[in-house]
Amino acid sequence: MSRAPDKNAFWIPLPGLLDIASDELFAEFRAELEQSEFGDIRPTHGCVFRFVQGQGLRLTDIAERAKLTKQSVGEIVDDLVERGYAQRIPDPDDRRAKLICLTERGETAQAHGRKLFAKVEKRWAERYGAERIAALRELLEEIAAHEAPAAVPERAQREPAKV
Amino acid sequence: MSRAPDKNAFWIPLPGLLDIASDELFAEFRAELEQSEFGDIRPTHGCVFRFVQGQGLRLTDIAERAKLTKQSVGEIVDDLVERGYAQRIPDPDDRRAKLICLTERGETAQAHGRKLFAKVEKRWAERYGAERIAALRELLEEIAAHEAPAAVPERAQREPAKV
DNA sequence: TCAACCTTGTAAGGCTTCCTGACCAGGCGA
DNA sequence: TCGCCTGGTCAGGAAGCCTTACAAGGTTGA
Repeated sequence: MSRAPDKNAFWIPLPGLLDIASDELFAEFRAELEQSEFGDIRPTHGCVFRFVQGQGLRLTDIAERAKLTKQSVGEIVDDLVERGYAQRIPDPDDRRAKLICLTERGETAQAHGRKLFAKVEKRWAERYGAERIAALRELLEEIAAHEAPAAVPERAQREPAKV
Repeated sequence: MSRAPDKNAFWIPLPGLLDIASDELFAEFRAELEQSEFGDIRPTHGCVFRFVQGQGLRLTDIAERAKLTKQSVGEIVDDLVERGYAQRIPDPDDRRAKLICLTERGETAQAHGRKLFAKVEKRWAERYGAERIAALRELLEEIAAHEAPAAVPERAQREPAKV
């Protein structure tokens, strides 16, 4: 079909645009994180900080939500334990399992990270318009809830998986 | 500050939301691509299909736009040449350089890919609202032009880099 | 109650993608 | 023409993730 000129020769696919925005935003986050006292936390570690909270979570659950294998998450957790951010405690309900939870330092880092993400988002709100960024977030949250419910624990977690 | 309850305990950082959308969209694209006759094209190859066009582009230029090293792009191009999608022709203006350009098969694949991306985007427009997706694209294009101009060749390419 | 089966987590090894460092050949200014 | 810059390649390595295999603990049903 369309043998039109070069009109859309430089059209960028939507996933590409999303990646550019994500990378840039994440780079701003990293730049600040790296010169904080938590500079040894790498991007990979994110899956733990993102999902673990309170009582802790099983390796299997983190893996499922992060869409990674148990082995991969296992390595990441090893690393975080070595660095003093996380710990494995035996699951009282199942002697095979261990609950991955954050140490105090880990919780401090998690809180710091969230604050940093909020800060960067606010900066973009000032740069591109608060309403547009708010609309962006709203749309993306809807998309996430629809397309990757496992990664959006709000409701999945409240229901004990019993019908 | 905010020692509020668990209100935003499951708040997802903006880069994370962008990644979820990107991954999902890209997965839909891949699913269709893989069962086409171009199923052997891998995500990594994208940097070539995305930037190469017409006369061809130097390795160095692709690398700069894709934010990769020359070595990495070199490997990717090797792979595409082996598979018959790309070729290296000597640059008439500089005997050190080679122009990376697409073969006929490569151009067909590129066109097919673009069509697929457009199709997936249209599907999302139907799913989430045409206006919202259009606004999303508009905002992201503005962000890309602002944050990663090298990856948005529209104007960069028209100017012969002479001031 | 116990055999068969499922689940949780670990160990070992491999692949892909990207990087750094070292280098050669060609271009270019003094 | 010498010294330096640039385009591209070669070799080796790190990070992040995967597959296969397995041990230990739970669960189910005859």
